[in-house]
Amino acid sequence: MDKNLIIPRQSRPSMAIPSHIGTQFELFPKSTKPIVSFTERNDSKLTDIRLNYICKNGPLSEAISVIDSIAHRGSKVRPSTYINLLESCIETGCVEVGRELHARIGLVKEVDCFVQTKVVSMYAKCGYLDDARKMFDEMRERNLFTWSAMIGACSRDKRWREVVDLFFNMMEAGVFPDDFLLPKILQACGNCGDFEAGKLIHSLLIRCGMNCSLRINNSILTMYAKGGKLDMAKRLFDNMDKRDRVTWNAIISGYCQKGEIELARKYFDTMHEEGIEARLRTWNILIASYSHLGHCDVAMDLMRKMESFGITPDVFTWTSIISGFAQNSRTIEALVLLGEMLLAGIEPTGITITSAASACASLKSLNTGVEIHSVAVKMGFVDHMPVGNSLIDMYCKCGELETAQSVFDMMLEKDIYTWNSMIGGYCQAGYCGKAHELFMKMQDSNVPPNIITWNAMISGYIKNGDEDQAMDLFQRIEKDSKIKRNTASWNSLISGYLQFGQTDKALGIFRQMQSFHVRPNSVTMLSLLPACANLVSGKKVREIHGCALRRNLLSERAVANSLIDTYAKTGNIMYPRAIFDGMSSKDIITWNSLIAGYVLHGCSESALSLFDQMRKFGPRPSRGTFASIIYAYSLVGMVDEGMHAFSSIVEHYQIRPGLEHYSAVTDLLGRSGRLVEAMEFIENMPVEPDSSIWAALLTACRIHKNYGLAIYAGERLLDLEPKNFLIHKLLLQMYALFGKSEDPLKLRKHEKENTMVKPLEECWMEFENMVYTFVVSDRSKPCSDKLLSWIQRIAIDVKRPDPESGIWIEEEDKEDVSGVHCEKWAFAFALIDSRSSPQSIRIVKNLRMCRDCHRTAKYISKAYGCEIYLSGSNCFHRGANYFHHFKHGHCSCQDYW
DNA sequence: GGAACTACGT
Repeated sequence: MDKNLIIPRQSRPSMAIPSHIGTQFELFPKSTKPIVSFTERNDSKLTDIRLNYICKNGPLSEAISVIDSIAHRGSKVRPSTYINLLESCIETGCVEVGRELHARIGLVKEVDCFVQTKVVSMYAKCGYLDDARKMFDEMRERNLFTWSAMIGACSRDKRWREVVDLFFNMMEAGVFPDDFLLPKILQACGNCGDFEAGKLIHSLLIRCGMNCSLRINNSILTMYAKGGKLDMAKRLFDNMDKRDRVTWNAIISGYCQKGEIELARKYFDTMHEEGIEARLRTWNILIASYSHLGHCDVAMDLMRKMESFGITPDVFTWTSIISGFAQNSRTIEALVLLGEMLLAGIEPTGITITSAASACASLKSLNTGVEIHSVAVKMGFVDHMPVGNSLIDMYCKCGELETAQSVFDMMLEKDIYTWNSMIGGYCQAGYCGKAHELFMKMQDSNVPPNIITWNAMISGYIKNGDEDQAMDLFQRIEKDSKIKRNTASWNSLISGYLQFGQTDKALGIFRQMQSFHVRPNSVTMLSLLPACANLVSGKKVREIHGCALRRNLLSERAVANSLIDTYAKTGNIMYPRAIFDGMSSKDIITWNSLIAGYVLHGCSESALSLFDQMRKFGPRPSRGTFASIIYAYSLVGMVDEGMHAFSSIVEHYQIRPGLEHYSAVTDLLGRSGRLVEAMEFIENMPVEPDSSIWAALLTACRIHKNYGLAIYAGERLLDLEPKNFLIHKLLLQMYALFGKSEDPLKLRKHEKENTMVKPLEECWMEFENMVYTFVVSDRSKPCSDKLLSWIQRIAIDVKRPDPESGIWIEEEDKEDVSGVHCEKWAFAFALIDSRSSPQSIRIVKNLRMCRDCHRTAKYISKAYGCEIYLSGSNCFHRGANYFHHFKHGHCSCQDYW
């Protein structure tokens, strides 16, 4: 009965009657002589022959007049005639004739239930399920076949609930399903999640003794397994007296879907013991699951293994692996495999193409993307919606909005993905007007927007700097539509504020979302954390850390990595180590972050010993590792070791050194006073030095008092960054110290040309849960007279001969009579004006710290037993010491900055 | 018994 007829899945009238069929059938009778000629006198037997001929050769529409003439003669049309005609209607998708036949069959009781059932199945198989149901409901008598036709039709149309409801009606009517219908009903129970109904059927079958059939047991097992009820599935599996490949596949794929890949593997490995060999399908289940869970390499090994067992991977095998690689950011491997698959002569499916296109999208690899596009066209996937959608996305991500738009325009059918991809593309590129235009069109074409659309629009507005529109949309979503805002909606706002440096507003949104019971996710963490990577944000980081712990987000490596990095930058190196030690899986970023953290804190020994461990147990060191490691050697003056590390980059690790490495080596040589070598090193670099390199040399020359070379480095630096006020100021000092009088004039001209404005010196300090701002000569703070006198008294103590710096006092940043640098106000405030004596002080400054303040900070750290962390956010030499850590009268920078 | 892919937020 079920002959796998080609039935359109949905009721699409245009597809229901293929237009070519009519012509084909019209031409035929003209070219051949009819076998019999029809005359009025022919008896019913001849009529039947005629109708049989029409059934086979058409045109079907002629059958109606034949039937009418039979009725006109007062004879009866035999049921088998109707059956044959309806069967032909199904085969040709000719619902019009079917309808005419239906009108003639009617609902008269005398007419066979068999014929009426055929009408139901005719409608259903032509794609008119509602007509089928109408006929079914009007029927006075229904047998097992009638129920089967109706239930089968609903099942094909995935109307699972309806199938289950029909089943109960059927039972009430006293009709019991057979071996063919039961699997459909059980499948429906599973797919609509009605396990109660499923269990009921199961127990019913046990009571009736029908559960002995392997086919039905497999159906029940599948129902449980697909629904994640693996305990039930396993119990049934163990109780089954006979098992076949279907049984094993069902249990294996059940465990796979649950993510219990190891258990699935166990079954896979033992099935042959029962004499059942894994075939292609079974291998594919396992491979797909490994791929899906990100174990791409295991999946790959399995594919090779199945080949060695003589089983050729099919398009499903390849596609699983390709999309597995694509989804795990191993996009290049995915594309290579696609090539291999095409070479093996396997035709891709729409899903293969979709995965490959998305790989190109994330790689922003337009050329390959275009190739994939042409493969898609060649293979005839132009009407495959996910393929079109992924191509639109690919072109958008590659910045080819026009091509994306043309793919979009050519798509006959558009779904929510199509619209969202195109709208998202315009939003990302900042074309909010275009996005909005499409947004309107989308609603006109009856595709209602979803949360993805809204979120894309919100982030589009924010990227455009249109905070009001974004906020307005954010507020309107839940009011105007029934769509609920999700974490991504909040994340869009957060990243929008962060983009414009409004960290506090972003944090406000972060707190608000939690009070709205919206769960922050790893994206929230990963956007907020970098914004808190400064010395005054320690408390914020702990807040985010706490949230990550509560939400179990620390298990995500990226979050843990970011926390390591951020904590280190807030002046805390204990937490990063603890997080590092607690991580079950570490990647290169994990190792590099902690190593860089140690270097940042001046802990060269820890950095180097971690590097040692990394080489033994960790991932292969990368460029970033070496940039930190050379600084670690630099800090402790191990020049030879540092140079050796540098040369090993090329020799051992085949990494081409980058500017970061050259800069580190300049620092290494310069710090130890090997200024000429440093200069030679710069001159012999195969790449053009950037400002970080000249800055490293300038710093070294200042410390080692080679003012001639300092001026040279400073001038190169100024060439590269003509608007940098700090460089300008340092250079002026160098000229003064070197005794040059003409050059400053040249510099002043430079100054005029670039209209440099000296930034207002200010600093921030987190203290007793507040962030305070201080500016030069800050008299606005309470009790400032008290603070000033403290500062003056401290100054006397500090001015005592400093054995470390010797007699050299640099004439830089001299505080004038009335001016007091902002960090001194901060020290005073923290130590005098606070109720408790602080253990540590954390300050972020917008400019560089001067020598006098540095000396003061060292003194305070000793005299008050208080650690001070200070960073100049405008620090122009970002080498090893990103910040100063004062402790026991010493600074982590070893007076080198 | 019958697989999987695409869109927002870093």
